[in-house]
Amino acid sequence: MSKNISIADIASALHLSKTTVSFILNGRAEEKRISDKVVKRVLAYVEEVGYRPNSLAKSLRTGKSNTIGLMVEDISGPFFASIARLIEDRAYENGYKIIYCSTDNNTAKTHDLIGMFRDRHVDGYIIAPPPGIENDIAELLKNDLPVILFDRYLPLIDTDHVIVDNQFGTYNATRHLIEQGYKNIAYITFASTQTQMTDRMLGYHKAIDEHKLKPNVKEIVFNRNDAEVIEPLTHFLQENKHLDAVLFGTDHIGTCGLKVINKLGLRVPNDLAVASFDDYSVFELYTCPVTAVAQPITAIADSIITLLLARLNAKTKAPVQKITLSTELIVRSSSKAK
Amino acid sequence: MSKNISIADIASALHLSKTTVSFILNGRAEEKRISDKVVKRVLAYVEEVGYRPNSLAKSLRTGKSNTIGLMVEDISGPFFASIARLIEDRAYENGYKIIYCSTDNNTAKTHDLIGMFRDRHVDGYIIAPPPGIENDIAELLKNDLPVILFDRYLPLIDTDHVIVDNQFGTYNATRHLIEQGYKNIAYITFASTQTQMTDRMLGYHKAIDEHKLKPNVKEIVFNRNDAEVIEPLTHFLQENKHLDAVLFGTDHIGTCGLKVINKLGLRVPNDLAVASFDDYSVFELYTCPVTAVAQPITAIADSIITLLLARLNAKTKAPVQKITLSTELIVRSSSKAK
DNA sequence: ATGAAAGCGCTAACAT
DNA sequence: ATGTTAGCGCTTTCAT
Repeated sequence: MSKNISIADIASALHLSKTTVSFILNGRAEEKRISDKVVKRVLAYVEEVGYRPNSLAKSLRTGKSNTIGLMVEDISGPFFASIARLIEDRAYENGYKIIYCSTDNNTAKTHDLIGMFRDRHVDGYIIAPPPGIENDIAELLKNDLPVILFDRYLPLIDTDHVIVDNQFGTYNATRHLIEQGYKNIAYITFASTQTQMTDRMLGYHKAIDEHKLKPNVKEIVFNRNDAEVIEPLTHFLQENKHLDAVLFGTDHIGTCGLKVINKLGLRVPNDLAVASFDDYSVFELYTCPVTAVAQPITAIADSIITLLLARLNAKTKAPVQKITLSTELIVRSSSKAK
Repeated sequence: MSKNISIADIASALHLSKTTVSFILNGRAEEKRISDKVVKRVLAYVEEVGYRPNSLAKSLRTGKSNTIGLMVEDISGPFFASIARLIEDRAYENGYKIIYCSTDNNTAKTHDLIGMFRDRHVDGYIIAPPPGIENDIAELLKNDLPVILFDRYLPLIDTDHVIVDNQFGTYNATRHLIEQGYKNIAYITFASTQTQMTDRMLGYHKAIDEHKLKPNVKEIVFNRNDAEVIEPLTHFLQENKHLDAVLFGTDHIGTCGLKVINKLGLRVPNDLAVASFDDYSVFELYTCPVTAVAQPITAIADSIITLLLARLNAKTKAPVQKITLSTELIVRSSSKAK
């Protein structure tokens, strides 16, 4: 009963050839003009013995694994976890499974991971690329493997990507703070040369410059560990008492920032107005609900998977698609007019 | 260059047989007394041409896929996302990849998913099982496939699992609320017959009974969609003004509960004290930081993967292991003494 | 110390 | 309308 039954077993049990069974199982009975009687017999038998095709063998033969490789920065973060969930749903609907990994934005690790995915003959790649991974991506593309980048892109690589308008996001948030009467607005972010972060930086500066204010940027070395973020942040806020507002560059930094604000006993927005890129429950439920630049998570995931499925099903090469989605500024009381 | 190179290519290029190459690549050169010279030549050539073994072929042949199937309720929730991340790290360290899926606690969906994982010849299963999935799990076990259940277990199935002491968790939290002077304590949870939820319910009742208080339980139909949770919750709180405290059964319900509390303008803890099972940033950063029953996420993930790896490496069958870890009550001001 | 060859389960080109 | 067979890339038994 438990011994795995193969197509050959079915064929011999039914006195047919593997070919016939294979065609029937792959829904090509009609096309191959296999008699209804035989089809019924095969299907009935398959049902009876609970035959399950070995997808490894199938993949080896066809070169298709029906697997999508998903590489995010950290699956445990709210943004990437939500994207992963939405992508998973759409992928499974279309017969694809997801194998995922967290890159930690580490180039060497990602390089290895891409190698593993290739060994597995993953059909398509969805990647939030770390810096310096250009060659690996180029190599995939050279081999005609579909790659969709998201969250950030690689300016030197001409491939599909789905991003949001990061620059406008921070520009708009900063301008909002200014309009609310704040003048000493700091931008606190992770030190990064990646597009999503440099664009956010640009947006901040643009708004600040337009209003002839003085920029104040604090860049923190990236660290998954909250404590390593909280410490420099604490110093920064202690040493910059003249600030009347801060804009955080990511959800992670925003969350840590709120912890620091609590620790220092600052009241929001009276002592310090706050806004952050990204949005999630923490910002909605914080002591003083936090104004946030919300990314359109569903639309992002949708665009990614739609793009990828199109590539996977395409016979011919379609032109590269670069999709930029809008963010939404969700105004809450943390940026109340001064 | 891009054409995939196989072991046969290497063999013929080097005038060796596939066997020799395979032995060397699998580190069995010593054992097979293959000359150092040949080994060096092969390794050098492999390096030079960038040979990558086809793991599909390998898996087909060996029956091992080096893949672990991870089935959680919803990968986008903070608890499961964190677990997934920790498991991923340990799995990759040990040469295993993760293929995941979200079950939505749906039995039929999970049944299909298990089937897919089996077709893929996943080596081991880590599952937060939905109700009614006993037969599928039993079937896996019958075929000697390692299965580790977590978060909840199936009383009728004798297999490894890792859970927390749910009953003591809610008991302790409820008792704490009572000791702080609260008398009308509601327990708000999802309607569920799963062990983790029934145990939590028991813990609440036990503490209430011990103190001869009147229990007040609100069970909500599970729904991923916040709005569907918030609505019944709103009604419940509106209609039970006499309550002076609530205990939420999960992070999700807790988060929704806080939104309702905000919407109704209730002040915590003066109008209503609050505590919740699970812990995450939202509870720490809420207007009034929320007392929480924290699960030991790292220890859970560690136990799961240690257990699974042991099974995967074991030659002989070890006895079933059932691990129960302790929760930690994190007292915050939402349950300040009355 | 190295090689030949079978076979994992499947698909598909090529018969008939 | 159905069968024969080669082969996907790998491991491993058995020979030499």
